[in-house]
Amino acid sequence: MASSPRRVGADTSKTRDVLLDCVEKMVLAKGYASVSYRALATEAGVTASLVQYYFPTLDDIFLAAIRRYSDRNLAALQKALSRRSDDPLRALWEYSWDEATATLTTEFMALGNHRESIRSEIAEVTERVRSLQLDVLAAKFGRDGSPDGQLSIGAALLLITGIPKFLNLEEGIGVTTEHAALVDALERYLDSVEPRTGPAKRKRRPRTAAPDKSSLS
Amino acid sequence: MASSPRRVGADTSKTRDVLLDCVEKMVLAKGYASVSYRALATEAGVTASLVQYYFPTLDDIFLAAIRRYSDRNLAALQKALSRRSDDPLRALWEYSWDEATATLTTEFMALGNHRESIRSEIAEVTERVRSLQLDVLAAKFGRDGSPDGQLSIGAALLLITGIPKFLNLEEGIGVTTEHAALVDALERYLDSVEPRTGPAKRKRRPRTAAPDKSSLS
DNA sequence: GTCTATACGGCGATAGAC
DNA sequence: GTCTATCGCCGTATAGAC
Repeated sequence: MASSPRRVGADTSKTRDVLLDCVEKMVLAKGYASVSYRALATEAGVTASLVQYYFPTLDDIFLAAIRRYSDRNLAALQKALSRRSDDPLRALWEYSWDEATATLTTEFMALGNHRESIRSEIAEVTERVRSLQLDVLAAKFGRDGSPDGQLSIGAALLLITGIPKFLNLEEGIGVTTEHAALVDALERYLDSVEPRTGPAKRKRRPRTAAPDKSSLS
Repeated sequence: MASSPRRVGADTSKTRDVLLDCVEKMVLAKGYASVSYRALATEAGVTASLVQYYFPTLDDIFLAAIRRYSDRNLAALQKALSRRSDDPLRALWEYSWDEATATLTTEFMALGNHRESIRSEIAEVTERVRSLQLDVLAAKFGRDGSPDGQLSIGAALLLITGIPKFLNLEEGIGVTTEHAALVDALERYLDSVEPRTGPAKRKRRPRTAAPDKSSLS
């Protein structure tokens, strides 16, 4: 077919990668709504037109950011899980508390809620991650097994990965009432199904006071 | 003190109330980002300037919508809980699945994540709701009691109200893998701590296929 | 392949006329 | 109480320079 007149920068461009770094930084700091052509250009020290050369629409920016982040993230998850095949539940619990992961995921999820192209991309990587996580749990507990004789591995997986996301969402607006109680309950559950090897001292999760809401620009 | 020059429409205005109805409708249908002065004015059949007369900034629109909705919602929750003081956990579980409640709450939460005035309003009503819910659970199980001898009432509360929100968020983007497993687990938990009075047939929760993503305007 | 200049209409917001 | 005019930022399309 005849080529469309619109030209787009190469995926391999160094500039493009720098722009995506800035996008992640901006989304983490001030949310996806703070990402505009002009703001992103300023952050990266280029012209707004150049940003548009690599990303014809705003959705293209977010789509590229999500894809790049997801690939990196999936690789990290895979590595973490393969390294701890003896305690996958605990590995998933700690992984799910990772601040950047949780914040970016939630932010992109909110963004995708009403934008079809982003919605389907998020859905796809969410399914891919879940499938991988299920496989790992199935390898330890059996496909129809259970860590504790009560919860199926699917239910346990959703609890262990979902609770941190939910609590993170609340903490993002400054609500933490009874959070410690639920975290304790989940950690006691983990202790019972995947006993700790080292001393029983409970490691506080490294939660910063709150996502930065003030100190930028 | 000297009055500020800016004039604002009365809280009791009929027009103002109609506008807030439209805001709720728009947020549910297409998300908070779809609410603009012009779009809202069109929806309500008035001029954009009139909307601005009642709500000087966009945040004022959302703040008013959140406050009106929260009051209504808190009253409904209070009524539901007082009507079912024998099975508060089940009442909270069903309440938390309410589609409009979950969608509006999540939408406003995402909105509040990076907007201070909205963030604090959401935080306040979230705390107020949680406090009410905790009181009701404390009345049945004791302030330091437990429904099952394991989970504290706080942990149980967060599970029962948080899981639906998390699953709803995922369903919003079209992901449902293993959701049924977790729902089953929670319902079995409820059956064990608040036995059903009627027949054991499980009522499907009335979940529509998906939030409307296409059929509007 | 990389980058820029310019233009258009919609947006939130303000000041002020009727 | 209602509405107009205006400002500066936004997404984005296009035309073209190096």
